[in-house]
Amino acid sequence: MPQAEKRGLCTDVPARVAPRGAHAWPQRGGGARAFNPLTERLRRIGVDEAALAGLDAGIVEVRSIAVGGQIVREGKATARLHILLEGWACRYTRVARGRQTLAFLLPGDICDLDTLHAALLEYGVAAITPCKVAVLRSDDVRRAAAAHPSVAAALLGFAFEDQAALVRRAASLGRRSARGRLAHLICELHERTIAAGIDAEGSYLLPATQDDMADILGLTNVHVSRTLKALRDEGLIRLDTRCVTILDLAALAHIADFTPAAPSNMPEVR
Amino acid sequence: MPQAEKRGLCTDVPARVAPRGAHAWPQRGGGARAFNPLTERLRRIGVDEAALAGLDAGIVEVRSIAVGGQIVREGKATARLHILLEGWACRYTRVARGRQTLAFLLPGDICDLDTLHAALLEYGVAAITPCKVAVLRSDDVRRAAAAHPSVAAALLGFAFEDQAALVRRAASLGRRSARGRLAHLICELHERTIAAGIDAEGSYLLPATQDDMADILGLTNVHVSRTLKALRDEGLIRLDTRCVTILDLAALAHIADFTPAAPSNMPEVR
DNA sequence: CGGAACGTTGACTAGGATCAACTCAGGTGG
DNA sequence: CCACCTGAGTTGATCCTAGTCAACGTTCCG
Repeated sequence: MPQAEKRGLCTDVPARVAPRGAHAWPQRGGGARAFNPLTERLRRIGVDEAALAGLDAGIVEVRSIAVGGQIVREGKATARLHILLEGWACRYTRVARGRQTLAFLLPGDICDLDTLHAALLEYGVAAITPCKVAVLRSDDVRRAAAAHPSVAAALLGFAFEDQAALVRRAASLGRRSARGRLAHLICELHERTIAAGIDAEGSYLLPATQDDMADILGLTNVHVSRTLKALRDEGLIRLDTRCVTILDLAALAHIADFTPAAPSNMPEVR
Repeated sequence: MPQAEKRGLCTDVPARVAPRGAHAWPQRGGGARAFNPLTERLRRIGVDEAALAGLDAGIVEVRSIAVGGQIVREGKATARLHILLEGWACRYTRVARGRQTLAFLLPGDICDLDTLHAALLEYGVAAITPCKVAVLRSDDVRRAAAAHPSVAAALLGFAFEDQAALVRRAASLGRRSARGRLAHLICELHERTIAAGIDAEGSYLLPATQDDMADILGLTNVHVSRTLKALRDEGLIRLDTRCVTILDLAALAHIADFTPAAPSNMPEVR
C-alpha cells in the first residue's frame, strides 16, 4: 500500500518529515538572555542562591551547536563541563556494529558529569536538534561543590540518576521486545518532558529521528518505523510532525512494563 | 546426535555439569583468617595503611552466603556496605521478562556502592557460588572517606568503573550479536580474573551457570549453550568443568570487538 | 529543478526464542 | 548400595522477531 494511507480520520495523519532546521524547536525563557533550566532545577532541589549565582557567573561561554554537531567528544578529557540549555542531545558510544545511544538529554541536563572526576569519557554527546550549551570550567564547578555542600549533593544526585537510567536502559536492551522498548521510551520521555516543563497537555515534541530512536533502542530505523506504526494503528499514540500524543497511557505502560519514577524529585543524598 | 560426541580428541571434553557445592571454589589466602582482597586492591592504588586498618577494623560481620542466596536486596536501602571477599556474585535487576544481570562481581568488588549515597537501590546482588561477604556500616565508610582523601578518591574511582562497565554492557546488549556478546564476556572475564589474581595460566574458573550467562547477555540458556558450542567447535576456547581456556585470544577479541581496558589500574581521580 | 534527509512499505532472510526430549553427574534417603 | 531426584547442559524442530535490501514518497533546501 504505497502511500495510499486512506484509513479514515483517526490517528493517521501521515506523520511526514519535519524540519530539524534552526527555527522549529522550543525556545524557552521569553525574551533575550539565555535562560538556564539547570538553575531552576537546582533551586527546586534547595541549592542556595549564592551558589546558584556563582555557578551562573562561572559560565565561560554559551555555544550554539547545529543538528548532528558534537557537543562533547568521546574519550577526550576536557577540563570543561557542558550543560544543555536548549534543544535535545544524545549521549552515545560507538561499537563496531554502529552507535549505541545511552540517553537522550533534555534542557537542564548535564552532558558530561564524569569529566569532573574521570580522565576518560566513555561516551560522546551529539546534538539531536540545534542546541545551546553552557560551558563551565570544571575546576570552578569543583570549587563550587567544595564551597557549597548543597551543590556537591546535587551533583552526586545527578550522577546517581544517570546511573539508574543506565541500569534501566540495559534492562530494556536485554529483556524487552522492540514493542516494549519503544513503548517504554515513549513513557519515559512523557515523564521527563513533564519534569523538564517542556510538555504540552499530554503531548510532547519528540525531535529525535527514527534513526536516533533506533540508536537508543538497539533496533533498526526500519523496525522502529514499523513498530511505531503498529502503536499508532492500535490507537495507543498519535504522532504528527514529531509531536507525540499518548492516547492510552495505561495500555502503553502495560506493554512497556513501565514503572513511574519514584517521587524522589528531591534526591535523597547523604 | 544425542550424546554421541565422538568428534575426536580436540576441544571436546564433554563439559558436563560441575558442582557448585561448598567445596570446589577457590579459597584464596592460605590459612585461617578471612583474607580481604579489597584491602590489597586499595593498597595498590595507594591508600595509606592507617585508612586500610581503619576500614578493616570497621568490618561488622563476615557473612557466608549459599549459592543463589541474596547478598543485597533490591530497593532496600540498608545502612550497610557489602564487600565480596570470596566467590562470585551478580548484580541484577528484575524486569517482567525475567532477570537482567548488570555485572558479575569478583572477590574484592564492592557490591552496593550506591548505598553510600542513594536511598533506593536499583539492583540486587545474588551469590553465584558460595560467597563470603564483609559487612560494614556505611556511616563508618563515609567517615573514613571524609578522614582520608585517598579513600574517598578510591571509592569515587570504583563508582566510575562501575558506570563505565555499565556503559559497555548496554553497548553489548544493544549492538552485538549473541556470538559477539559471549566472546566479549569471555574476554572481559579473562582480563578481570587476571586483575583479581584468580586466573591460572591463560585459564580461569567461570563458575557461572549457562543460565547466569544468559541473564547477563540478554539471551536464553539454550542459545548460550549453542553459541558456546560453536566457539568450542571453532577451536577458539576450551571449556571443561567450568574452566575456560582461551585458545585464540586474537580471534576472540576480533569477533567480540573487544578493547582491552586502559592501563588505568590507578584510577585517575580528581 | 535536483538532491538530500526522513519516513514508509514490501519481500526475504537470519538470528534467537520456544518447546520438548534426553544425558549426565551429584546428592539423598531408603 | 541402590533407586531416585534434581540441577545443569545438549540437541532437535519449529516459529517468530527483527535485520537486510531495495524501491519509493515527501518535504525541505540550495
